[in-house]
Amino acid sequence: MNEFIKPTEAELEILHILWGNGPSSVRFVNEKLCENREVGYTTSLKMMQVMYDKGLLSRDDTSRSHVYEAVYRQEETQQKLLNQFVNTAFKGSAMQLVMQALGNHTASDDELAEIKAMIEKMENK
Amino acid sequence: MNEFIKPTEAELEILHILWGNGPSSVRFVNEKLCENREVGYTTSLKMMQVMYDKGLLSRDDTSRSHVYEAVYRQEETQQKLLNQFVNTAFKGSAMQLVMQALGNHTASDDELAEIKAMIEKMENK
DNA sequence: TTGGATATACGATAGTTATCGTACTATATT
DNA sequence: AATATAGTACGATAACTATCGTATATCCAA
Repeated sequence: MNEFIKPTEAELEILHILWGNGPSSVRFVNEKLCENREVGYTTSLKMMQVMYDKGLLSRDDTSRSHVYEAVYRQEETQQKLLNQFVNTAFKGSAMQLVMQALGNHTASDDELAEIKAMIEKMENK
Repeated sequence: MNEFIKPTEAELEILHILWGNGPSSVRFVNEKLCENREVGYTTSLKMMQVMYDKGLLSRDDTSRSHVYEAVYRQEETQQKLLNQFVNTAFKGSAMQLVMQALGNHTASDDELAEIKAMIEKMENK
């Protein structure tokens, strides 16, 4: 198991942008970030450089404007974050988390059906 | 909505001890913490004092050994943490989180039944 | 070919967390 | 009363995060 470097909240924001849009320049990421809150260009740059140093991002620096990309897939990262969150906030009880999440968030019929199907598949095992 | 002060991971460990055991002295909490990893007494003390300052803990200081207690209930705190986690790690998609949690953690038959019942109740609304 | 726009590099900083050492204080025992 | 014991208070620190200013490099257009 290779060392999992937990991205900070601000880093996750950047990861989501890269997962959703594919490899991107700092300028692009910064503009996306600014849709929510004001972020200086060099702040975004520095953060992405730090993420690069941490191994969270890779980059193509052949052209003047470097193009960054997430190293780890979204599902993989979320899975690791989820495991850690379950352990710290819910003391390892994933099902307790599931129930709280179900109870306090709305779900579409499609989503409910999907979850139901998943449970039935689990019951047969 | 009153300001939610997010406990750090180490603070959550202390909260779990207090939730599980009721109001406790620093000495007791420190011993519980030490079951997992080595923690200096003054480290535990300082952390609990900081948590007191943040409003996460209350305390009874009538006797020499102060007795600390969690201010917010476990479910309440977990709910807020979950909301924040869903927003940052899963971009607000609670159901995506539910499915990942279901898919990657084991569940007992009882738990599955409970979740199923919950879903059916949601379908009827 | 020179200036302006735009890019990266990097140092500095303020805030936060986890940790500990040391000082101080209250109780209990002799 | 004197002293050992066990507690709290608090300052200092190292690591890390988010942020920005400034220096420097590169491209392009007039």
